[in-house]
Amino acid sequence: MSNRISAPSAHDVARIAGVSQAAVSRAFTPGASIAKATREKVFRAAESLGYRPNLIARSLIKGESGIVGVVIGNPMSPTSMSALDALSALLSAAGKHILVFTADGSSAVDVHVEDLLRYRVDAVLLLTTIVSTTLAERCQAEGVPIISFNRPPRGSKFFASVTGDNRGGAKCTAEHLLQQGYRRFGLIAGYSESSTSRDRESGFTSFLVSQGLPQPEREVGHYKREGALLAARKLLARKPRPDALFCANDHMALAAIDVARYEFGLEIGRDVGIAGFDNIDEASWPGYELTTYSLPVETMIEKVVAMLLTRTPRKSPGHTTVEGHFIPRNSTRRTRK
Amino acid sequence: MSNRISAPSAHDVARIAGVSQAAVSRAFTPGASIAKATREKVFRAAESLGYRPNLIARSLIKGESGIVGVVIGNPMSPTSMSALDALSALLSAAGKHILVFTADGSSAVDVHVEDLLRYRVDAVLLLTTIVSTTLAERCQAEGVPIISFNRPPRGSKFFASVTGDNRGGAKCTAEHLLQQGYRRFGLIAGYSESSTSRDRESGFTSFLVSQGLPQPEREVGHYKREGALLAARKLLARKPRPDALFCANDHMALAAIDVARYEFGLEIGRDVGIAGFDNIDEASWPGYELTTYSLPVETMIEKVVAMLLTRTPRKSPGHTTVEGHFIPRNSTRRTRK
DNA sequence: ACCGGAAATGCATTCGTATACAATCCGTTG
DNA sequence: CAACGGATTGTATACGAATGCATTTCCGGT
Repeated sequence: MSNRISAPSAHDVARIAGVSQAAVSRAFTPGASIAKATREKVFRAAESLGYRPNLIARSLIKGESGIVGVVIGNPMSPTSMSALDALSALLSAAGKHILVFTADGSSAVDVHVEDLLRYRVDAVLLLTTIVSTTLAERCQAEGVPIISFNRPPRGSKFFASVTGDNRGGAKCTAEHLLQQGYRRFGLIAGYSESSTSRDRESGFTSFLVSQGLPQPEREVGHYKREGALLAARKLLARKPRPDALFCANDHMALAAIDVARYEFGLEIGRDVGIAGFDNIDEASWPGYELTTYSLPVETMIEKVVAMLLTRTPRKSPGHTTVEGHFIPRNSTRRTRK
Repeated sequence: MSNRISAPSAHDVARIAGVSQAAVSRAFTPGASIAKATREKVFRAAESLGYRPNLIARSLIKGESGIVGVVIGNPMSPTSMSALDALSALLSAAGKHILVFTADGSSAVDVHVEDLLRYRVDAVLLLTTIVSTTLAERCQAEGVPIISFNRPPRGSKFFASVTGDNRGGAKCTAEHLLQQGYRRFGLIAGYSESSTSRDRESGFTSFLVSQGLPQPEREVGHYKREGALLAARKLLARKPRPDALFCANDHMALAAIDVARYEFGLEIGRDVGIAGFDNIDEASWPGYELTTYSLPVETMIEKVVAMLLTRTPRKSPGHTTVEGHFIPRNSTRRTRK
């Protein structure tokens, strides 16, 4: 009595159907040279055994796995979530699959990408993380494209990227705040190292400076609620108090609203304008009505997938910037209607 | 000039190192019989070529892929997210990897699981979804364990499961509400088909009934904000108005708070008590202070991983229930301090 | 010097599928 | 009827690493 559990192989099916293993393979290969009658015979036999081609073996032969590796940086943001969601839908429609890693530390990313290469993934997508240049080079050398999502790479040579218009969105926000009559600006940045944060910050700041205003007061919130609570407390305690805060993402903006409202007793909009970035769900809730800038994650992922699927090797990787749209809400409206 | 891009193989390394391919394999296999000097020679050669063992080939031989398939139901909830996060951390520590699918429709789940089987995954984890019994049977037959997270299966024979104590949590909530003096109860369910929702519902309702109270008024919110907004409007418009609402998850509870506060002008806690389930981040925000029940997702995932890693085939799959803890906050406090 | 045995190594085969190539089959046409 | 061409089908091999088995090496013991 064999204890071994194993799925039926093409040979088993071939024996039942009375054909060769090659015929079985062809039956499952669209466009292969095989008679309709034979194909059906094979299908019937396969059905009776519950046979499905082993993708591992197929990958070994074809040299490509049908798997796209995704490395997600911490913290797992809602943006990453919806990106992953959209990606999964589009890729599985194309018959590809997703191998996911979450990166805790920054050094872990490289390790994960190494693992991905060992699976001979067809491409690597970096969500909210970056990877060392040496590793990127190796991917390039092995013909595995790396695409960076919302993180335009410095050494742009080895990456492709799809990025939201962080600078533009931040500039829109600055214009709007200025037009609403706010004058003393505060800024809660994400990480100093994050290019997303830097772009949002510089887009905001440079517009203000170009209008003859001083640099805004600045604190760092690390993209997290806790950090933003601290940052908002510091900024709002300054004299004179800033009358508008721009936060590098919505999560921090919501935290800032809570601090302003519940700790400083300010009325949002009238006493202090607060704007965020990303347009997460909570931004539209009646308790917040947060002014923000929406990046079209779905569109961006569509571009990513297009890049992944058109395997045009040897072309220098492209960089795409996608525009979003500005969404003014009551959190930056000076006078309530 | 070859245009072919391909990673170096064990043969290449063997040639450089002046050993056989088998030796290369052994060098990378912990505990294999190989001299230290040889191993180092191999490592040096591998290093110089950038060689890494091809996991696809390894999987083919060993009959196991080191991949765990995860199917995530829509909508991608924060709970799924943190579960995925924890899972990724634990599994990659164990050298396993995660192939992710998101299931749009309910029928899609089966298709995804079929795909997973074709990759010869070592196990399948269902997050927030269920799969047909026939497919479950097939997985069982092929020796691929299926574990269901937070969805105890009806036909428990083919699944293992790790579930939060939904009934118990709901009962705690009912006790608390009663003790706070609420008497006219409303309930916003998730899906009628979802066992999680049914457990939370029945835990709540049956306790009330056991205390001689009538069945609560009931609406279905489909676990989504939009649905919950509608449900809350209907419930709060009834005469007499319920003085407490229990919602099958926090998202819906937050929606209910918004409706009660901004549309009905009620003071949360005093006029109407509102409780949720899951303890998502927003529940603790000062604008909500939502009473809820927290399930220890990390602990649950640890159990899942333990199940996945101890390949004890042929044992009837086990079902585990994990307790969480009740978190009373101001949203169900009749008298503010 | 010799032998025994453990350790190290190489050889050949295996996993399951795809595919180049050779061998058929079939219907058509001259 | 024979030759021909296209469509099918089978045979054999390859993909890259792991492993059973046979062989060699090495070391200590006598």
